[in-house]
Amino acid sequence: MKTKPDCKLHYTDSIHYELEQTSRLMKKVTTQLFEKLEIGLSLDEYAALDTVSVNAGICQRDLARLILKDRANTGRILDSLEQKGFITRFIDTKNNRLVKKMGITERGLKELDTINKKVKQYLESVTKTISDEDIERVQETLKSFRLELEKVVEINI
Amino acid sequence: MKTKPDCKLHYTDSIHYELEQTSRLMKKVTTQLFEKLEIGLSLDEYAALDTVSVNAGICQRDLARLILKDRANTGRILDSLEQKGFITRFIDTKNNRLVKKMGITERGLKELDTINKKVKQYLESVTKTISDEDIERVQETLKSFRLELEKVVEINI
DNA sequence: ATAATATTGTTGTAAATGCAACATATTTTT
DNA sequence: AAAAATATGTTGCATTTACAACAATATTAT
Repeated sequence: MKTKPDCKLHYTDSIHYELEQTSRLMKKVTTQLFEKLEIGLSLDEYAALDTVSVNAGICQRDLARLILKDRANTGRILDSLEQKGFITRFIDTKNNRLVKKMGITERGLKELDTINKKVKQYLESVTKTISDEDIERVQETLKSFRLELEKVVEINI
Repeated sequence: MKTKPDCKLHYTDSIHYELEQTSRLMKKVTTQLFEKLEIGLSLDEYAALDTVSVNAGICQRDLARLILKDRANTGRILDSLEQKGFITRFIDTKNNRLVKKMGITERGLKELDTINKKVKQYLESVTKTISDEDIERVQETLKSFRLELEKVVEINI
């Protein structure tokens, strides 16, 4: 019977910490890129806008669940996007309840497209040394990882 | 000549966003675990303590570079760890300059060991459905990903 | 029917975070 | 030798963030 060598005694050697560090670094890089390219959105606003664009008519709380922010901050991000004219919000009902739904505007779609074009090439250059297969595999593993996390996390959104 | 199908038009489909989301969720899970187990350290303090334990005699700025926090917050985290008696700080020189170096105390080592034992099993249960090979592969890919990021990021620590 | 609970969004607040400015000391440049 | 630049740590502040409390409405329980 083989016993696994228990060499990863340190938290800093765990996949949890590796993920944390990589993500932190990546956020830094992307934020710096946004400033360099003079993109008038924060990274979070961009992610929210992109999420709205593929989830037309979503309500705020559901969006909050998707972008993993609480309702308060989701509302604030949407305030900013609305004020910039990239989304429209309208009152509607969901399960007989009044909710604030939203959609992306023409201008928002155009802006999203512009940012995508600006950013995409740059971000891909970061992963150029990594094979498509590896990228694919990491994304798949992360997805199943995320599913496991969702099972144990308490979400109070 | 094959042309790649360009189907990943959305940022939210990119590995960058997937990483961000997984990391955010994981942080939530770990923080909740720390509270449930009544661990008297924040996640950041834990990571810092672990880093100090394997880098005896490191100075503050070098530690900041390792944990990817700025000098200000690194100092604050260390204040807390010192106040709790888990590290000791002492003035020394590095390249002829006065620096604050640090080391983990007996008590800190004991605490770290306790937390490691408490946390390890729980965190591993999250990845139990993922094969060791996949975990290994993800960690390797993330590492090369991180190297690429380090090439392009501007670090002003 | 009335009370208790649940859903959705907003406001307030305390903590975390990053950045710039500062103090101090050393090295490099002129 | 004087001035400029660099390295290290701390302090202050403005932004971000999460969490709790609230308001309004609808559903469920008693």
